[in-house]
Order: sequence, then C-alpha cells, then structure tokens
Amino acid sequence: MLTDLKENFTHIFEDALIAEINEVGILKEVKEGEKLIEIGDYVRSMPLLISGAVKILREDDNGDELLLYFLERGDTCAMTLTCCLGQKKSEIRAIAELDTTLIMIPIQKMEEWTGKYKSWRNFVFQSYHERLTEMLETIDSIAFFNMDERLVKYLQNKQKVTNDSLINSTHQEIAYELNTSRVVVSRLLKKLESLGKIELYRNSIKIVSL
Amino acid sequence: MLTDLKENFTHIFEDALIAEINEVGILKEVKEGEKLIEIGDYVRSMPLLISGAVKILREDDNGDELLLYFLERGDTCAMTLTCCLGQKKSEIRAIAELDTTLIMIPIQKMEEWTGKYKSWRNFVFQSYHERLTEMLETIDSIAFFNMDERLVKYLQNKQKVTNDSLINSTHQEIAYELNTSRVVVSRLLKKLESLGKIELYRNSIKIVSL
DNA sequence: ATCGCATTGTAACTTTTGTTACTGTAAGTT
DNA sequence: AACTTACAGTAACAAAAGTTACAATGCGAT
Repeated sequence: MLTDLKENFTHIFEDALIAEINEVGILKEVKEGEKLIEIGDYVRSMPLLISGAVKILREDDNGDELLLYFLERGDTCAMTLTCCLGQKKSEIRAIAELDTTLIMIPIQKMEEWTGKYKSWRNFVFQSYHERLTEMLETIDSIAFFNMDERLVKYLQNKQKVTNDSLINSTHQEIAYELNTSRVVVSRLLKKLESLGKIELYRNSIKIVSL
Repeated sequence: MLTDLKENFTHIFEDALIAEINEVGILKEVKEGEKLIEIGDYVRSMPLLISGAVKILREDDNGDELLLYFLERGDTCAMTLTCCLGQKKSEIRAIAELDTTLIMIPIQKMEEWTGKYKSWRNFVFQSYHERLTEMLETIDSIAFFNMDERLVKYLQNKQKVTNDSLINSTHQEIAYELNTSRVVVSRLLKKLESLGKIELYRNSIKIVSL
C-alpha cells in the first residue's frame, strides 16, 4: 500500500501524512460493476482512489438514474467528505466503472488531519472544487444541450475514463445513465454511425472520431 | 458590524474568530439587482451573508442563463471559496435578489483561519455540503422534472427566499432563470392560474396555494 | 388624451424527446 | 437444430418544449 500511496500522492501529501495514511488506511479492491455505496447509506470511511474509476449516480423517486461524473486516480468523493463530517446519509450511488483500488480512511481522521496537515486541507479543498466543477459541467449538459450532444459528451467521457475507444455498453445502459429511453439512444447512435463517427456492434460501440 | 456578526454567527464562531472577522472584514451593502460577481472575474474576497439574498446563475456560451440556487443569511459562496484558494476565475454570476448586507473577508485569511479555527473549518465544510446539496437539487429539477413542475418549484423557492407571496418578476425574467422561453412560461403560468394556484398581474404573481 | 413601449395572451406550427409496438438478429442453452 | 433471451433497428405516434407571429393591454412620458 505504501508504494501505491507514494506513487499517487507523494507530490500532494507530506511524508508524515503518507505514513499516517499507511497506518490507518485500509486497502480495498473492487471489481467492475461492484457497488461501493448506495443512496441512503451512512458513510463510515473516505475513499482515496489509487487506480481504476468509479461512477457517481443520482436517482429520483421513480428510480430514474443520471450519471453525475466519474472519479479517477487521485480523486476522492466530495459527497463522502461532507457526509462524514455531518453524519449524513449518502445522496448518491457509487459503482466501480473499472476494476478499482481504493484506500479507505476512517472518518475520525478527517477532522484531525484537516487541523494538522496543510496538505490535507488543500487536498480536501481541491477535491471540493473539482467536484463542484464537474457538477457544473453536468448541469451545463442537461440544461443547455440536446440529447445528441449529451450522448457525444457521454461517449467521449467514457472513452477518456476507460482509456479505450471501444465502449462496452448496451444502448439500454447508456439510456439509464443519461436518463432517457433506449429507443432514443439507438436512434441517435445510428445517426452518429451514419456520419461515420462511430461503429455499432452488439454490446459495444467503437469510437472512430467524435 | 460587530453586532451583525454576533447576531448571525456567534453560535458558529468562537469569540476570537468573531473579533478577527470584525477587524479585517469589510461591510458591504448592495441593492437589489446589483451584480456581485461576473463569470470570469477573479475573486479577491469571500462574502459572509448577513441579511438579504443573492442568486447564483450559470451561463453558457450562447448567453443562456440558469438559476442555480440562492444564498441566504448565514451562507457563504462555495464557488468563491475554491476560487479564492486556487486563484481561479468565477464560474458563476452572483446578483443580489434583495437588498443585501455582506461582510467581505480578504482571501489571505481563508488559509490562515482554516488552520487556526476549528469552527471556521466546520463552517467552510458545512457550506460546501449545503452548496453541493443545492446543486444536486438543481440537477434533480432539470433532469427529472418537466417545466411545469420546475416552474412551481421556482415560485415556491422565490416565495421562501423573499418571504413574500407576491413575486415581482416578469414572465421573461422567469424564463431566463429557468432557461426556457417567455411563451412557455406564460402558458404554464396561465394553467396554474386556471387551477386557482396563483393570480397573475402585470409584473407580479400572487401565490395562492402551491 | 395620445403615443410608445414593455408586458402578457394566444394561436399555429416545428422540433425534440419519449412511448409503443413490432421485427430481426446474435449468441448461448438444451 | 430448435429454443430462448437479450439486444438492436425502425416505424408510427404522442407529449413536451420551443418558435414565430400577432393582438391586446397596462402604464408611464409627453
């Protein structure tokens, strides 16, 4: 774990903090598709993402979903941060997008470290900023863009996060994450294919040029 | 200013911090409609809201607007917080919704106080949490609700913030904040009126029962 | 009062998105 | 091979939202 930590966080955290994280943090590995947290769960520890990717989803009362953003290497979950401090329930669902490695920090350390380590404070504030910015981008997408543009953004984003131009998703899965219907996604994907921007296969989409 | 501070923040901040705020903070009064910050501006100080209300707006490249949320008494602007720390430009526009009183804190104090005062840290984290929560609610609205429901939420919110069941807005103004067109707003308002939920006047809307 | 302008009401139409229903097809199972 | 099931394609239609155009009205300025 120490190696993971040094590789990913040395430039951010001072040695003393790295040592503390190494002492109290618990290494956790999750497989693609595994659920990390569910809406309504109480949060007991804070994740530091070492490798992989986690998608953060919002759901309404009818069970309609919406993808908010992805967490990647070096990220932490801002929602978790506040939940920890306030003893509040999770407002979101987190699912591993890829096989993912995390270090789980007990929430008691949060308060302690924010007082003790300047680098920790900066990390936490930086995380908040990034998450707020991603939320803003999500708002921009759904408020200012039509579904065809949102779909393109979605595919680009997915490509970036998985680092793979072959996206292994069904149209239905994409529809869930964009909170629309399968038929609409199929329709728009077909249009993108006819423009030569993607190629459609069963259970996967090849991105050619978006 | 000391009086304002004590009235609004004593239960949150310790005396030493109140004293510091009183020393370095600058009292600022803005009239309804006055702009506090524009997209792209650099942020030099952090506002503590003593009274009144401030609306936070997002805008896209075409100049289309969207109301994100309101700041009220005791709030601060989370976007500003991160902007201060990162020396980044503002992603949002802030306009006084009512006549508003603020205390402006120089950004240098931010870093200092987060290390020094536990109550300040808690306040900052609490603010982040509230703002993230409000952003989530905004996302819920635009992702999961139709325009008629969004309009109702908007009116309810406006009533709450201004503490007045008479809303002084034109249909065009509402349309801007919901990022739709005036015709759509007029149509939906008329429907609400025919249901006896509101009464329409020139330049104002009386909320009867929503 | 008359003018001019902002605001509101409304009809007619288009575009976008969502829904229903049905077909075809790939791929695994028996 | 026949069967089953999940996935994808597509047409036809419905609903929601946006657009254009124009009329009516309130209200302040002259």
